[in-house]
Amino acid sequence: MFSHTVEYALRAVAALAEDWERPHAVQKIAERTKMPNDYLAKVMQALCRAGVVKAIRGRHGGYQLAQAPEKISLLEVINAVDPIKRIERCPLGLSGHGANLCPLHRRLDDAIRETENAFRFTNLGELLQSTGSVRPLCPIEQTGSLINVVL
Amino acid sequence: MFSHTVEYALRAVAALAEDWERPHAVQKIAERTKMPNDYLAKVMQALCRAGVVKAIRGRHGGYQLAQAPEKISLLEVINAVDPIKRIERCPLGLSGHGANLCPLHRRLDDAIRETENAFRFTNLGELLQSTGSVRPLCPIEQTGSLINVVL
DNA sequence: TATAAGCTGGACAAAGATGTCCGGTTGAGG
DNA sequence: CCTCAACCGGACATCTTTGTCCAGCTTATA
Repeated sequence: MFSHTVEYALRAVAALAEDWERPHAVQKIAERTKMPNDYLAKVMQALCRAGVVKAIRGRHGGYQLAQAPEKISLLEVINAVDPIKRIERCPLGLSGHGANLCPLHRRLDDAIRETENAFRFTNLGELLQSTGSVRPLCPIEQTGSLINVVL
Repeated sequence: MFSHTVEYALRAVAALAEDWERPHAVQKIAERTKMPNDYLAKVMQALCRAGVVKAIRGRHGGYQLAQAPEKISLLEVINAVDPIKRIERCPLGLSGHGANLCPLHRRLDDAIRETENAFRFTNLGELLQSTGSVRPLCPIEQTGSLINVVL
């Protein structure tokens, strides 16, 4: 239901959220989130243009959240890379009945609105707090012990 | 958020629902729903294979709903052409924590589940009843008078 | 039995999403 | 001032989705 790009963007900001006051290189984020390095670079550029993250260029640079995790909603992240489009008017190109959608599209738009709200009212901070010890990200087993990996 | 194909499938079955006890030719459906004829043909084949509609071949043939509109949920239609996929396990390929999604994917899956339910509990019959005189479909102005067009 | 209406399904074209490559620019640190 | 790490962004390859075309099969009807 969500594009691959959205998934990537959310994983990336979740990774940044854990330690958001300093920049993280694309390559590091890509390793931790297991996604293609060069594609992530494009996604990060989109997030940057949208103001969700900021880029620090030059040596020791990278990307970092533009604001505290609590101030960034999942919807902002999603809309930065692949905007959720509400159904504003009849897709059949009918003029005349502006906000008056037919029953079918009324229901489709209701579903979209609910999804929008689910993400509008969830921020990155909440992902971090959830379940305390489990962390915002998936625990992954490695060399015998559990470490945190964005997921 | 939904693919074009899903839109088409829903428009088509909405059109069929209005007069569901006889077959309608693909060309007629395409005209009423304003979508590409040949692409609709593929979509109808998918709906047919999934058992949502049945095909009547030969002259005066066409497609017709396999059951009464009240017995067909929007979710069945959607899943016939472009299945909604829940997030069953960690997309990072981690073994170990089966149903235990990380906070991020937990929320994504929650949203998907809610969308699924919204469509699981809406059937084609409800589209027909809605608002009585407005009809299940969009009214469209044509040659001065209002006629019904699927939408 | 001939014809026309209509579904079937394969092949293919066009467009968009995803993924890769690489030379250029920026800025920290020696 | 030089070098290196890291972002920038264009070009391009690949895959999926969407859309088009067409020859063949099925059936009602004359």
